[in-house]
Amino acid sequence: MASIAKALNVSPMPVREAISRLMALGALTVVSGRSIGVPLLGARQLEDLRKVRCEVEASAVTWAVANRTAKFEAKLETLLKRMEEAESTGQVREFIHRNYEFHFAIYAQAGSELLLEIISTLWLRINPQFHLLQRHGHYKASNRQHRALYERICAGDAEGAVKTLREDIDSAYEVILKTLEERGSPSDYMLTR
Amino acid sequence: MASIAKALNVSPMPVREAISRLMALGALTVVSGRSIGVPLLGARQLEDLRKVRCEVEASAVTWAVANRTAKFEAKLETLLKRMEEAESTGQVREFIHRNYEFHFAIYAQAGSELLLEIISTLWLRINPQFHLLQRHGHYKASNRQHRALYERICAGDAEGAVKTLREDIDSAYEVILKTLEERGSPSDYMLTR
DNA sequence: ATTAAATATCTTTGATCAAAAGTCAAAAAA
DNA sequence: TTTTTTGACTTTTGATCAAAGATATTTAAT
Repeated sequence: MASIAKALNVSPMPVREAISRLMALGALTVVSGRSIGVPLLGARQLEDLRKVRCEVEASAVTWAVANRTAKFEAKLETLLKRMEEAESTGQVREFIHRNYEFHFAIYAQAGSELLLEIISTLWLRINPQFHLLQRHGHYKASNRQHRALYERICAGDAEGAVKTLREDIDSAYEVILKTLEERGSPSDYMLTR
Repeated sequence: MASIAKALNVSPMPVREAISRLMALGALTVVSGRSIGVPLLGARQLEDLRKVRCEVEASAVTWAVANRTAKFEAKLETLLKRMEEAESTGQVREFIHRNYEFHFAIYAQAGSELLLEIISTLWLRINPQFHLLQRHGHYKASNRQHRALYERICAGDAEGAVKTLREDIDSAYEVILKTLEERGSPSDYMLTR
């Protein structure tokens, strides 16, 4: 904590409060009273996360389809193109950011502050897992699903959009689960870095 | 904050952290940098809460129906009877507690740690609104809906159970919204007590 | 009499400090 | 060689303090 405070040129106190907030959100955990880290999720917890994400984000997509506008669809298309470009040029970080923006553009269009908050918290927990297990290898499939999702949304086909979204979520989890069982079950917590 | 610390016989520091965690969960808010209070929700935010609760708790009920056991159903029936008794004898506090247990017995049966957490956070935000607007007057209707919900669950009728749950949630919000418009739009935040 | 400004008091927020809890390593014993 | 115990060091957690921000009250002026 002292090192974080020094790195950010602030006193340890704001760092403490920030960390306590992140712990309340489930993004950080105390590792045996000595240090702080990202909670490493087991297969069961990842499966739980997958199921809940499917339900919650399905609701968001359904509402977004109902609220769709021309400007909204244009934004999605822009992001989609940038993702496809990032894939072809192999820009991992760019792809990840646009993927985030694409999904949250949809969830924001649902028009529910609360639902957006819930989904943000879910992503806050799942994102580090992707980064720590570093397996970003399925962009082509991902982009195919994103385009299909975009088309279902523009067609006003909420049911089809939900189905496509579920496939997108599921395929990401297949990658994670495969990596997890390759590496075996690690310790309860994974430290930062 | 000092008063809370004194009342609990602890130093102000643990109180600070507890409050910061509750703020992260949206259960408390800073009122103009001077004091802390329960966020008072407007009609739009209450409506948002209602819609999101319907979606999320519907998922939980659906999963609970799939996971139902004899012991689970027995527990629901016990709680149901205690709620009906509390209604007939006018024990408000008792009814509120059993209502909480009844709902969360169902949500726990869904078997999802995450979903339970999400619903808990939603209830953490909505419960103070009920208490502050104090209108606990619709127990008879509520108990009718609870018994219907119980029967749909035991019958394995997930769709019917979801429909009943939605009615239960909706009728609670009708009471709140009616009270809110009677009182007019109050200040942004309502202090504790 | 009412309104505006200034001052005083109250309360959070940031900082420094002390103490307690825990882990890692080293040394000794089996 | 391995295991256990002890000691030292690191790091959180609780406490006290100072400062900054905000509100309420009082006073003065219009």
